[in-house]
Amino acid sequence: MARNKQYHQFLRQCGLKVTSTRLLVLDVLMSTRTALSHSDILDKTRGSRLDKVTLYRTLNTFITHGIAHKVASEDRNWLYALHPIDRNNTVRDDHAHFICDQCERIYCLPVQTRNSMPAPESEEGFVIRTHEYRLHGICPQCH
Amino acid sequence: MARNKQYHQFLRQCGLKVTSTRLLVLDVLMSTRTALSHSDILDKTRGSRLDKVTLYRTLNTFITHGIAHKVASEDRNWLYALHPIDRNNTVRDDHAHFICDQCERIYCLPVQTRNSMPAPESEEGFVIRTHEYRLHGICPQCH
DNA sequence: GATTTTATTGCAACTTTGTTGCATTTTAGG
DNA sequence: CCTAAAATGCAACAAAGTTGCAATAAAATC
Repeated sequence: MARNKQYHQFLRQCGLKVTSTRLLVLDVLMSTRTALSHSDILDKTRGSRLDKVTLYRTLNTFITHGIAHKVASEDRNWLYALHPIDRNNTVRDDHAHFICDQCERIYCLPVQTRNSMPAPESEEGFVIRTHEYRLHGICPQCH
Repeated sequence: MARNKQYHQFLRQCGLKVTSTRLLVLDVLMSTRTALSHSDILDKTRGSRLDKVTLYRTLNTFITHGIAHKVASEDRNWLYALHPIDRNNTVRDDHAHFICDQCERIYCLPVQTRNSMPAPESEEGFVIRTHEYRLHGICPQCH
């Protein structure tokens, strides 16, 4: 199936209208392994005259509809990425983030959903529901 | 030893000059279990006419000197906390963050430094050095 | 205690990131 | 094709954080 038709289907499946902005942003986010900032995305779509407000709204719509997430960068901004999607077009949100200490790019990496979650030391009263991992090191690009 | 003298010694030990701003900020951060935003700290030190730029600089100085760290909140700001310090006045930076999904406060919790780190699934080329955990759930205050 | 050097501070002004309001345009259902 | 609702684009705004520079404070030395 052509990529565009796939995106159309995916958006409808998520309860979202198909618009050219959304197709564009999906394409950009799909095209890279790293999380991107708002200005990264604007740069990559320069020719399309994408409005910055529309981009913020689109990203926030993807987040509230559970198809994307945002990670804080070391700077004053957020980085955005789509949730990984498995073969059945099912969105998976159980993954880790890898921050390269050299180039500062952030990757989404699948993580074994084993019972490997650390437990807080003798900390009463905290009810843990979910957990996130952030890994630091050197990425393949900088290795 | 009086708390103030302890803070003096601690700052000198970290290679920092003792100033009233630093003593004040240390005291505020020491006095709570949760990470605080810049404006939280300004609120708590209202009587002391602490300048906002000075506060930003002090927090950043603590971070670069390895005695504090910042965590992104869900809002557009950073939350700041001192690194936990053990009995020997040694700074420990291996801890988890617990985000309460109800009140949105962020706690620093000690975490067992076991070999519980998840490994990325078949992801070649990533050199992992450190890891961070963020736990989500309900804190004792909201339980 | 005085002097000197360097770091810190306080203020105004600025920059960057993200949001709001509203009129216009687009999407999708009928 | 029509209509309703959502999405968009623009100007204006808000909030968080930074920069530049003169004044002040800390600490070392004498």
